[in-house]
Amino acid sequence: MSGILQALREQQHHMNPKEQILAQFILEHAHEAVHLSITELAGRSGTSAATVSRFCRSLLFKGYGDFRMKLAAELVQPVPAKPSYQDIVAGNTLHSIAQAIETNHLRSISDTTRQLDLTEVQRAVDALHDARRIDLYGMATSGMVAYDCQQKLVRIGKMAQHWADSHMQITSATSLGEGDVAFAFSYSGETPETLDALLCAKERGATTISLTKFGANRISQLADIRLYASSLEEGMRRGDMASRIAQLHVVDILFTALLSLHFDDYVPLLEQSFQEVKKYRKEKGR
Amino acid sequence: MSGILQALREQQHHMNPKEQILAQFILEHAHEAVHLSITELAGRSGTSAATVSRFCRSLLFKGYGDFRMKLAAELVQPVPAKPSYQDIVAGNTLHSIAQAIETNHLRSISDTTRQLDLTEVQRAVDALHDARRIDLYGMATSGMVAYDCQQKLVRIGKMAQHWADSHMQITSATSLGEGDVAFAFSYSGETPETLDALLCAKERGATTISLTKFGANRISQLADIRLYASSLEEGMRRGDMASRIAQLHVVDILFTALLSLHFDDYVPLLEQSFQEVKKYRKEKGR
DNA sequence: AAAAATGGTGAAAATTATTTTCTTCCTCAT
DNA sequence: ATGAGGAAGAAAATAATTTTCACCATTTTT
Repeated sequence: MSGILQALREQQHHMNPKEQILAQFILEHAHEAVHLSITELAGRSGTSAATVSRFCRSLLFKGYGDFRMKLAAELVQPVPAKPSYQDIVAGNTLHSIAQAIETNHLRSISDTTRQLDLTEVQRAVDALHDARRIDLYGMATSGMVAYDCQQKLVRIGKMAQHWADSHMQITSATSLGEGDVAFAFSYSGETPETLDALLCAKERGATTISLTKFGANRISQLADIRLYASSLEEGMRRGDMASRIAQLHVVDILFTALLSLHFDDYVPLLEQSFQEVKKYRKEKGR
Repeated sequence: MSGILQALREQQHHMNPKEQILAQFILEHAHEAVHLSITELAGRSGTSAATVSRFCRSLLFKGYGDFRMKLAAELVQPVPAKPSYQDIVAGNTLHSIAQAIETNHLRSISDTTRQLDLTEVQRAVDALHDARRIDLYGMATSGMVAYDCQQKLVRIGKMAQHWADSHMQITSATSLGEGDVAFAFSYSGETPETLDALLCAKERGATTISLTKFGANRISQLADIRLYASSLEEGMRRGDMASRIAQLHVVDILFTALLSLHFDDYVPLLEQSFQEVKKYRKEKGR
């Protein structure tokens, strides 16, 4: 708790009645208050503009404008020590929600990077580079990650396919073979549809890669190359938000590593696909 | 270099003469500028108050007050301790790649949270809550974000649709009307397909929301409610990796806010959809 | 080359925000 | 009871901001 708010809290009880109300309102709605004009603030807090103005001056600010500016400056101060994962419940303020989600995401990314096994990353990169064909499996949220990965791979000329449909996943896995790669995305590591497809691919001789939460799970057990996205506190209700960010983070690292290690093979292709999209749009007359 | 100043620097050369002078002055005297009234700033920079006001609005701030506040908030944050965005080139070690990507992602999330306008978030949440039907537009990487958002909305019983196909986007937009919401995702803010769809939706009377990079761009100009994901250094080749994370971050905040503010409406639905998927799998004998 | 349209600009008007003054009302001590 | 003192809002005064409008310069059209 920093300067101004702290001061308000301490001095609150030595203030005039209306000023106490005002102080209370500001303490409870600080982030909202800085966006309000003096008249609006007066209205919202049940006081008058004159009172607010006096209030600010009695706190030795130059006026309402000065007060608001200083308060705003104080409120952007970053959270000091990064707290751990936070759950989200009813009735939180927007600010605390934004803060909590930020914390979760930052933590997810840090944790994921920290526990990433670069040897496994290297093996995954090699497998992807050498792959004839790449199949990507994932359902729901993890399906999105798989799709993201597919987009990236296609842009550098890889034969990569993602099937959102679980039947198609299996169908496609059936036609894999030696020299192909099957990449399974599943945060829980237990998603049956994904597991089935991966199993099928493995039986056909494809190299299997998994990206799951950290810890033992059936999908990573099955995989030749195992990547992990940081695991969240249990009990997190909407854990899939942070896990998705963490998974994408791993995909980004994988893809960037692939690019960097085989720069001359891929970057021209990437550049080219970018230019072609631009050209195509021009031709359509935009 | 963070949001506003960065945007000023990038856009400076596409501005009117007087605005360039003004931008230059602000870039050189940022810390002084936030303490000046609009008239003082106009005097010091050799322009007029009217020009300053227009300048702020053309940058899509709500006015000079809004601009000053946001700028002040930004300046409080000193030079970040964390290293700034990093580009990725050939021949890096895996470790430095992982490190660089982590840095980029962490920065993106922090910056995005910091510059989020919670009033706009609130408005977006209200619009989504009240919406009869929600259309989500986005191409390529931003299409993924749109899809992610759709998944979330559908899980809480909203009629939400995302079209990856640009023709379908327009077709769908045509049938929107009063009380519906159109939500456009585009990092550049200039994607023609997305712009067209949003324009069409707006003409039909739908409420429009945009999620773009920070700074003036055609899509956010068109939108009733404007959300921004932090803007990266220019020249970042694979900037869309970090931007995608930042956009998802905003989607998470939006969605969580929606849940938290209407807890009783939505959480049972969410819980239910989760249970149903589980049950469905059991029935299939897993 | 002239005319018309467009766009940038500042002066002034209109609007809005903030501060000060003035008045009322309340409390408390005499 | 009464008046001193102070709290608080109404209204007035001041200041700041935004919008309108007229002007000029530039570009485009005829």
